[in-house]
Amino acid sequence: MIANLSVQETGQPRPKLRRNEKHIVTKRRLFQAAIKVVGKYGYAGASVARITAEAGVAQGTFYLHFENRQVLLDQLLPAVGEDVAATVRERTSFEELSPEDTEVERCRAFFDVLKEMPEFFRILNEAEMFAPEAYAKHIDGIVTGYVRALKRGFDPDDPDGYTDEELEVIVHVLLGARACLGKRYAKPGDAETVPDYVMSAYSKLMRRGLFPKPATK
Amino acid sequence: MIANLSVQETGQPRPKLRRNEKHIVTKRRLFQAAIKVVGKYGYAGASVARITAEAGVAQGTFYLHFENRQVLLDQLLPAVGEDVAATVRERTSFEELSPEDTEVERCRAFFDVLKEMPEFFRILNEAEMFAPEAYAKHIDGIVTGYVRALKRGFDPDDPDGYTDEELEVIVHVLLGARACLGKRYAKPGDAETVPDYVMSAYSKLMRRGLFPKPATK
Amino acid sequence: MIANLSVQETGQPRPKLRRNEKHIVTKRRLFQAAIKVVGKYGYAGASVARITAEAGVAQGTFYLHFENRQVLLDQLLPAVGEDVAATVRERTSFEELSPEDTEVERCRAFFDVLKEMPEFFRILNEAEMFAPEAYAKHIDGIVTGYVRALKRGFDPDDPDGYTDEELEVIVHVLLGARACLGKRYAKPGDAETVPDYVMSAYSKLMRRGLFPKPATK
Amino acid sequence: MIANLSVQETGQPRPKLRRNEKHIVTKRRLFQAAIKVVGKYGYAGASVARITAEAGVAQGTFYLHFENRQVLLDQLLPAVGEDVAATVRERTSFEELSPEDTEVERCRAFFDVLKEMPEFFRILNEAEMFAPEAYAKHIDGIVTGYVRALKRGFDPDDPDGYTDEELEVIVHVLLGARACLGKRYAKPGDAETVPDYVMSAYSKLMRRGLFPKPATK
DNA sequence: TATGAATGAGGCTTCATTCAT
DNA sequence: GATGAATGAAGCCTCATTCAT
Repeated sequence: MIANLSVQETGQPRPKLRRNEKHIVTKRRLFQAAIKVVGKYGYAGASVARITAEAGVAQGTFYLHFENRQVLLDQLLPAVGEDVAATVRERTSFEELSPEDTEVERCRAFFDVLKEMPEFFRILNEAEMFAPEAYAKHIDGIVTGYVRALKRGFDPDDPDGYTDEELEVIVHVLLGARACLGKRYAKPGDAETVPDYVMSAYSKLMRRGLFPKPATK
Repeated sequence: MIANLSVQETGQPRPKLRRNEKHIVTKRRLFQAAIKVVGKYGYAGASVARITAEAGVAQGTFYLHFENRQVLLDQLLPAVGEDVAATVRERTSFEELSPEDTEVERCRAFFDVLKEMPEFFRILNEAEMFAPEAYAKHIDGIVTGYVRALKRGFDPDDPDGYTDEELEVIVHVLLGARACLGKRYAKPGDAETVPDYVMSAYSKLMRRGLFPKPATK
Repeated sequence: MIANLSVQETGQPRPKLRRNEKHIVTKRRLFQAAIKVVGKYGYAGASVARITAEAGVAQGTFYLHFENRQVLLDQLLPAVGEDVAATVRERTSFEELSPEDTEVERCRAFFDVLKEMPEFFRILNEAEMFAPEAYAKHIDGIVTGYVRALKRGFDPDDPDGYTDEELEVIVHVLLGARACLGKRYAKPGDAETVPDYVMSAYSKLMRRGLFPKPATK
Repeated sequence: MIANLSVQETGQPRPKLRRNEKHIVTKRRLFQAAIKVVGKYGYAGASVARITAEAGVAQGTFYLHFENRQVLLDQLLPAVGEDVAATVRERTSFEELSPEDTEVERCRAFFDVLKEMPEFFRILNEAEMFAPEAYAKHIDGIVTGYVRALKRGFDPDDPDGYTDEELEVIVHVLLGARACLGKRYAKPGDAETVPDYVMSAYSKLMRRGLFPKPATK
């Protein structure tokens, strides 16, 4: 881009770039508008009319950037999902924590992101239904990464440990739990942060299960 | 219903009660039709036209029984949800099991019901989005009952046990896990029963948490 | 229908019939409106909006009577075409004329109908393009009937006569000629009747071909 | 074009002529593209987007050469029609044939051209509807020339011959016949040449009319 | 009470045309 | 001149809801 700008001074190539940039800007605006609109009205309420109005362009413009409405909606989750995942990773990875604590922190970070970016909430939530393919792919990616991350915390030789298949199950449990807790305790309207007892309960469950054996003593 | 029809032939003074009954019957038929239609086409595809066609009544009739489409859709989850919950309870409660096993069985029973009544799957799944108020209420009810049920398995004096608030969190985790696992491993198209490793993973998690301390020394 | 009306007095069956009638009336109005609109704006200009406006109903009403726009357009030619054909037949058949005169009269009758029902003009003309299937079927029917009619005027043993295949060709020629002449000499804006020289030229061509052999002596 | 480009490198004073030439070349490309597109998709499918894409220029460029879409479409028939007419003339005129045979050959030549240049088929066919003014003018021109050509084969003193007005009618008949036969027997998908019986039927009609008088003997 | 025809707002998409670059 | 992004009117169709019968 810097290069481009310098070239402009030489003469002709400028317009093309300018135009191209503007085109990209418009596309981004449509995309951002879609995120906002889906966040507010849900996928079902995300009409092209609303999205273009929010973006401040004509309805027809939409179709210069996306083949049709669904194509845009399908791109929402990958983008937003990756954003969320990256942010969570970023806020978690560099810490020197035990695996349990890491998992708890991962969950807390997820809640924080949810509160910071309220429109992501609905996208994450509704994508499964309105962008099923994108959702399936997204989940696959998340699960794969998550399994890998979890494995790092396990003793591979533990005879009582989780098999690979079981680990996948566990990841689904964690994701389901996280989603459900998010809905309940990290709603856009709620307080700044999730209550402490949410994290403590989650932590306990991770550490010793639902029904700790006093006998383990 | 056959009785009804034969009575009508006796003349005009058809008793009011019969009318009322017929009215109720029609309402029930609309309701059942709605369940079937939502099960098949989802909430978004549950148009009044489809529901009335399935029920075998005129479109206008719909509005004699329900103020509008949403009102009916809002009633779907409470009914279906209670059905599912009751069935799960029924298949679990009478057993003489440890609390852990009970919880695992509860989860397995849920999966079984899902497979037996495929239309519930979609309703449970989509209700959150298309009938949010009903969903919230439904969840509240479930949580309350669930917390009570779980408490029975705990030692109330355990200093490391879960507080009431924490228990509620745990229930949300369990519900989320269950929902997520159901979507993944108990889809209508899948095999008869959920794979064993799903239940074993769930069981392990319930019994000793995610990261069992071999060091528990 | 007469029976229906008498039944009405007995009580309940009335509404149904009345409603049914009204429904049919609306459909007919849409149909007539379509004929008018296509006559005026052509198939390409026959939008659902124009048709329903002409019929005085809401746009949505259209779809209660026709699955979609094309379905109605496809029905136009069969109806109008049969109307035209029947009228031509009616005005021609009962006469005691020589085959040549019959053919000339058939053509003249066609022109008369065109002038009397100006909107048919465009439908006949444009159907080939906008309702190709209906057009093919229509033409097939016309050709078959026409060939049969022509054959009645021929000596089947004439060694110089037309074969069946050739007759079909001739019919296409006649139809093409008729259409082309209609366009030129029986346009809606023109005089009451087609000029005499049109018919005389047509007559001559039918009787002795384009280049009469003076040698025929 | 290659020459043009090399010249440009000499600097800014690129001769006006070159510009002009390029302009003309572009216009011609648009024109040819339009013929191709209309041949393939019909007038109705000949969007500016398709034409410019086929021509390899930007959409906006279109409007530097043609005031609007219709203006270009209106020019298609004159050009294509003249091409067809000239080819037919060329293949017919130099022959030493009787007038009857000439007419038959003219018709056959027309069919041949139709098969050789499939895109003309659609233009000729649809122009009447989508470019009515151009069509009327085109037909006028054709008729005038045709009448003149026919006259050469007639004995001007024959008291039973065709008057000038009648001749015009005859020409319309011939054109209509030709068009109709072309649509039926010379469709782009059909065999190489029109069946023999088509030409023989046409020939018979031209020579002795529809109902030859055995009495003429 | 039940019916089902009618309504009309609103959704998606296309495309001729304009205009800043 | 040339470009191509942007426009916005117009087209088709669906569907929740109303209302005369």
